[in-house]
Amino acid sequence: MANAIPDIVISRLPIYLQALSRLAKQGHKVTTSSQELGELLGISSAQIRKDLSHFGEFGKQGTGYHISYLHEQLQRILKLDQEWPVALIGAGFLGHALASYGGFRPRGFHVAWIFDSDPAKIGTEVGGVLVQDVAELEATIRRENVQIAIIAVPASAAQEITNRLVEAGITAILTYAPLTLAVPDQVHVQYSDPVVQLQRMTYYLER
Amino acid sequence: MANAIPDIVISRLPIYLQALSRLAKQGHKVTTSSQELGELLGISSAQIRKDLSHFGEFGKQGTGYHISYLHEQLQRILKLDQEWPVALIGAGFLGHALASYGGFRPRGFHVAWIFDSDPAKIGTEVGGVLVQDVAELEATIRRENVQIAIIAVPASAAQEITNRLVEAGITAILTYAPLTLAVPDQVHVQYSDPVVQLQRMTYYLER
DNA sequence: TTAAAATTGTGAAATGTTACACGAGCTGGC
DNA sequence: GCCAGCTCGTGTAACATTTCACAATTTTAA
Repeated sequence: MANAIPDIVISRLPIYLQALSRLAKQGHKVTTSSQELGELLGISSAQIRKDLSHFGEFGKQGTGYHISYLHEQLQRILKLDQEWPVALIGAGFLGHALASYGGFRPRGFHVAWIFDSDPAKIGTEVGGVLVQDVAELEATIRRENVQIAIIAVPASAAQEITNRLVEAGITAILTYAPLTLAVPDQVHVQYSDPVVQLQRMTYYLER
Repeated sequence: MANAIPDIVISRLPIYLQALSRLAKQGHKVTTSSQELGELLGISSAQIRKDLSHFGEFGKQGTGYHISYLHEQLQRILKLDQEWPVALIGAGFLGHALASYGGFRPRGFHVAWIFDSDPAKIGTEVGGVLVQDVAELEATIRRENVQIAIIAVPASAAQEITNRLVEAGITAILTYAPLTLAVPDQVHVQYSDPVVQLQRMTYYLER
């Protein structure tokens, strides 16, 4: 209990949440087991039990886990029992797709601000949100105390935008740009370059 | 030399490729070092050397690595010395963003086919590629011997599409749908659910 | 009421990954 | 030609993660 919880454990909790939502939506059952969750996710039951044990005892021997209770607890642990507003930088095709995505709100997030540098886009609405001039980036982030940003700008602009975001107080970044961002230690970054993801699989393919 | 190379090593090679491309584009220098690459990527130099040593000896003591040579070698190892055609399923906002993304071709991929089930979309062009009826999915994949697919359909359709893709011979899948896909062992899957990625960071934030 | 089956939480063992540290080779300056 | 400074590749140690396996508890069924 004393030690910090491994990052790799934290990174699996959202997946558990996903499986629990799915079971809850099906509505067949009230409880599930580490075994069933494991089969759904392709993870061993022991790993699921061990991961959860970092945070408390959520299950009952002989019965398993109460689906909605465990779901609530994981939401609480991940601080998803609130809705996080997200700043989106870039209103191109990808920014459009993200702004219009209906999957954020039911799972704890919503795109609250969109920024772009293109005068043709500034002032338009994308996914119901007004596109602002990127010049207002810092002022807005500071005023609204924004913590999370999504970067959907070209590679050439990504590091400069990152610097400005960090300087203004952002501490969590999801980036689609194809490069490694230089950030201070306290800033968390998740990378989502589709090409890198494809390149991680070709090694295993037959030509 | 006898053992299989760890997946985690393979998963880092695309990142090395990214850094090498960046150095090549800058054009200042002909060689780099594990130290420099590490600083660029936030990885220790020892790890980079050890990773590369799984595949051969690419460096020279005192000098480091020849940038373009190492780039070529990594491309060869990852089978990126050819261009892989990719099938994209789903022509919504996300499919549109992916089909229009210019970053695939220079890094070894291109979207060669797009499928959707919406009659209003079938027959239109997206990113220069004709949208086909998803009914033709299996026939096209078999005929063209497609190995890689990107899933950009709603969660509710993703598993069924996956089953059809796998049945038709796809062995690598990049999916944006928010669920874990059930696939046979020999099929590789990369997950890219933006919500999961955001949820992996909120644990560390202050409310 | 009792026995069998299910399932958790967890120490300990096994396995996997990263970091250290150093011999050896290459380069550049004098 | 020689030496100081770099830098690689790698064996080993340290650290991290996963798996095993079992006592304890609960449920189910007879």
